[in-house]
Amino acid sequence: MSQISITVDGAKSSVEIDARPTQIFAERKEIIVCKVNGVLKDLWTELSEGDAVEGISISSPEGLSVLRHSTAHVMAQAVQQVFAQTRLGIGPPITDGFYYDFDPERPFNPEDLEKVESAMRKIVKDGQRFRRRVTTEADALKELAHEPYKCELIGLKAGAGDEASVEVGGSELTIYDNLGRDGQPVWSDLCRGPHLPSTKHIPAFKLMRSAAAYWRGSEKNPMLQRIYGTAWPSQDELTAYLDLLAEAEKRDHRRLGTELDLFSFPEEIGSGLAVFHPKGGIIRRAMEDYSRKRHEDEGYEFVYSPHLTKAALFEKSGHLQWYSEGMYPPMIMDEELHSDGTIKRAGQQYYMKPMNCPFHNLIFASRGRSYRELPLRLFEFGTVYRYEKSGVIHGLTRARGFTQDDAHIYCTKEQMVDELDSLLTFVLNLLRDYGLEDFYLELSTRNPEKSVGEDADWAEATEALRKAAVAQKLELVLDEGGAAFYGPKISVQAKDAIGRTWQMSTIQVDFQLPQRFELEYSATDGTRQRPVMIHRALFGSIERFFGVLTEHYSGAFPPWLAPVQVTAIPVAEAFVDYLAGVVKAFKSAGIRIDLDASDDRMQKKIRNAQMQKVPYMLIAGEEDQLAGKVSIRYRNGEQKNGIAVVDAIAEIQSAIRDRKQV
RNA sequence: GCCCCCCUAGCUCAGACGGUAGAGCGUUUCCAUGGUAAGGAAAAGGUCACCGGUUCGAUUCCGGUGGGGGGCUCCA
Repeated sequence: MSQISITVDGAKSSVEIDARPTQIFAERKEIIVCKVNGVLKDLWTELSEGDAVEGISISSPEGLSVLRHSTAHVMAQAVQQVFAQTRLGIGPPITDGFYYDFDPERPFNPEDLEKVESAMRKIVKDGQRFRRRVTTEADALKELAHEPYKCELIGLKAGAGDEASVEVGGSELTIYDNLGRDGQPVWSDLCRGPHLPSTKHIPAFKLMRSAAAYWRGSEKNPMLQRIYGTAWPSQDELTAYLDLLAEAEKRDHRRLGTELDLFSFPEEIGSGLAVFHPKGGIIRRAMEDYSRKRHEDEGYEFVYSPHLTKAALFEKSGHLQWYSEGMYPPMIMDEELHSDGTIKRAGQQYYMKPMNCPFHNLIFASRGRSYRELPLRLFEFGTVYRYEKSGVIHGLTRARGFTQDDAHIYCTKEQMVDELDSLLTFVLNLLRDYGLEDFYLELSTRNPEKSVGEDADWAEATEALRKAAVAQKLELVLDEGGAAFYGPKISVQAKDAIGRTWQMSTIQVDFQLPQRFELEYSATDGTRQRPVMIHRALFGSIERFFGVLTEHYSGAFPPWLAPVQVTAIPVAEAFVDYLAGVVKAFKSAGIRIDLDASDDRMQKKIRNAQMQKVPYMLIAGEEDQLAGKVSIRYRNGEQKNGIAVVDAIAEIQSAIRDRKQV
C-alpha cells in the first residue's frame, strides 16, 4: 500500500494514501474537525502529499462553532420530520448556541419544541454521518426546488461573506447529506460546512425557545420562525450554561425591582416610564450624589434645562430632520382657528427633549466666551424622552423616559488630547467606584459615506481618542466605520459579576453642533474660533445604570448604596427599648438603620432582613444589653458577637465611606 | 413597528364541557416572649387587565385596546 507524507499537528508523519483524518485522530475523541493547510475541513476530507493537518478540539472556538452548526442541522432535520411542510431558512452557530430559521405552516409552540427535541435525540443516537457533496448551481436548484429560501441563497452565492456564507460560502457549492445506518442519505441541506463526523458527536444540547425573525434580517422580507438552541462538549458544560441563565434570571433587575420594592412601571403612566419607590429612590440618590461630588471635583459646572422646547431648537440642532421618529410628537399651543376649522393663527410646536446638548449649546452661546474659560464643562442630570419602538422596551435598561448624566465639554483643538485623556481616566475610575472592574474600550471611526466634517478634523479627533484609549492599557476593539455622522467616539464596555458585557459610557467628539449653533470663543490673538465639543455620559442613563448595578450586585448592594444599611433585631420584645437607643446612635452617625419591632420571632426577622439583602443585622439580647454591646450578623451569615456600639458604628461607617462591598 | 406567547388577591401561581373563583407568601387582629433563614390562630383582600361581540349566561369563546415577555429590527 502506498504512503504519503504529511504533518499532523506539526509532527511529520506517514500515512496510507487513502487515510482520512477520522482515522488519524481516532484515539483523540475531542478532535471533531481539522484544519488542512490552515483551512477548516471535515474529518472525512481526503489528504494529499505534503498536507499539514491540525486537529481541532470540540472545546476550541472553532470546534464549538462546528458542533453548534451541526446541531442546527440535526434540528432542521428533526423539524422537517415532525412538520413535513416546513421550509428551511438558514441555521448558523451563534454565541453559546445556534439557531435555525424556518417557514412552517404555523408558528411553533413550546410543545412543538419538545417534539423536535426528542426527534433530535433520536437522530443523535442514530449516529448519522455528515457527508460533504460538491454540486453545481443547476443541480442544486433542481434538488432544492422545494426550498425557496435555499434557492435564493444559491442565487446570492456570488455575494458570499454576508449571513448566507454559512450556507454557501466559498468557491464550491456543497450539500451535506446525513447518512443513515445503511449509508443512504436520510436528509440533506445546502451548506458550506464543515461538520462533525457524525451526529453521535453531539454530547449535549437543548432547544431554548422559538421566536420570529425576518428572512435575512430585513423588515421588508417575510417573517420566519426561529428556534434557538444550545450545544456543548459535555453535559456538565450544558448544565453550567443553564445554571448561568437561571442565575441571570434570578438577578434580573425587573424581578428584583419588585422583590426589593425599588421601582415599578405603572400601566397608567405608560410603557417604558418608571417610578422609583422610596428604597429605589435612596439607591438612586446615593448614586447621583456621589456622581455629583466627583464631577464637582473634576471641574464640571452644573446647569439645568427644561424638558420642553419649541421646535426651532431641534430644527437648529438637526434632530428634527434626522431623529424625529424617535421623538414624542409635538404639542401645538396657542393655535387659533376660524369657525370653518382653518387656521387663523399658527400655533407653536413644543417637543419633549430627546437630548440635552442643544440646551447646553444655548448656555455656551448666551454670552461671549474667552479661551480663558475653556475647557468649559457643563453637566446636567437631564431627563429626556424618546419614543422607543414598543418592541424594544426592556425594564430600566431601555426606557422611554430616562435621565442622562450628561455633560458637554467645550474646548480648543489643542486642549482636546489632554481633555479626552483625563476624561477617560475619570470615567473609568468612577465606574470602578460603583463596583465595576472589568472593562474594554471600543473606538468607532468614520464612515466616509455617512459623515460630515473635514478629513483632518476626523483624523485628529480619532487619533486623540485612540491615544487616550491606549493610555488606559485596556483591550481596545476597533469599530470601523461605526461612528455617528458627526464625529468619532469611544465607548466603555463593562463586564458584570456573571460575565455579561454592558455598554456603559460614551465619549463622543462632535464637529457638527458647534457649527450649527455657530459657537465661538475669542482666542489669545483676538480672533474668533470654533470650539471642539465633546459629548459624554458615564452611566448612559441613570435608570439603565441602576438596572445594570442591580443585576451586577444581584440586589445585594454594597452598604453605601443599600437602601437599608442595617436592620436591628431584638432577640425578644424585652430588648426593643435597648436597641431603640442603639438605633438612635446609628442614625445620628448618618447610618440608614431600621428597627424591626414587629411581633415576628427573631428567626423570622433574620430571614426577612436576609431576603431584603440588608448588609448588616444588629442583634441584641440579654447578654448584649447587660454589657452595652451588640452582635453584628453579616449578609454572608458570618457573625461577630459582643461588639461595643461605638465600634459597630465605626466599622459600618468606614465600610460606607470606603464604598466597600460586604 | 413586526411575529409568537402571556395578563386570575399586594407578590408568586392553581383553576373551571361557558353557570362570577382557590393556595402559599404578604397585610390586619389576637395568642405566644422566642439567641441566628418561616411559632400558632382568625380575618380582610378579586368587575379573573380594559372595551366590544357571540350566548339565557363570558373571567373562560371571538375581536379590539392597554400592559408584559421572548425574538427581529433599531439604539443618533
